[in-house]
Amino acid sequence: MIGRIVEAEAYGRGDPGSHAYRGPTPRNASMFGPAGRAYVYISHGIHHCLNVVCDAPSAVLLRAVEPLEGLEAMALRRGVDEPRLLCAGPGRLAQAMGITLADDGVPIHRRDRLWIAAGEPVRDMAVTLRVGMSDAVNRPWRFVERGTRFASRGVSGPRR
DNA sequence: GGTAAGATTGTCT
DNA sequence: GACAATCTTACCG
Repeated sequence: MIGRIVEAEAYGRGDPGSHAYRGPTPRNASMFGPAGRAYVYISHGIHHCLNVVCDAPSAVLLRAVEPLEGLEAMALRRGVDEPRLLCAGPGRLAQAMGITLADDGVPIHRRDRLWIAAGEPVRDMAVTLRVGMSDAVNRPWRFVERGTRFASRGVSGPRR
């Protein structure tokens, strides 16, 4: 399964919105590990979310991907046909790609499991407020490719 | 030891 | 637009 990242969100050090804000726990341990690894957590006990660990303790949440290859496998896991709905959102993305807690802490350069590579730079990026948290901690750290049809709609839709 | 809230999604109104 | 599903962590007693 291959996809192009079209939406991401940043969580930094001293960030009240970050899971790492209140210190290490068994669940967020990966965020305090070496950079370039995956941090996978379960949201609301149902959905998996995939992050890439940067300079600890910080990470980037992958919110949406434009599916390129393996559409059938994704549709099978998701139980949805609409290509647009396959990876448009953190939980959806993880489900489509088959990401589980087993992938927590896995380096993102392992082509046999997780592989995130630099591709063509996305020139037209929109920067917006983050999604899914109280307004008090919102920061303009969400990045969406302008014009993509594959981003999550967010709370009030991506800005232009 | 008990309760409230959360980096979400799908379904119903 | 509102709410349930479901489980882990945070916080209070």
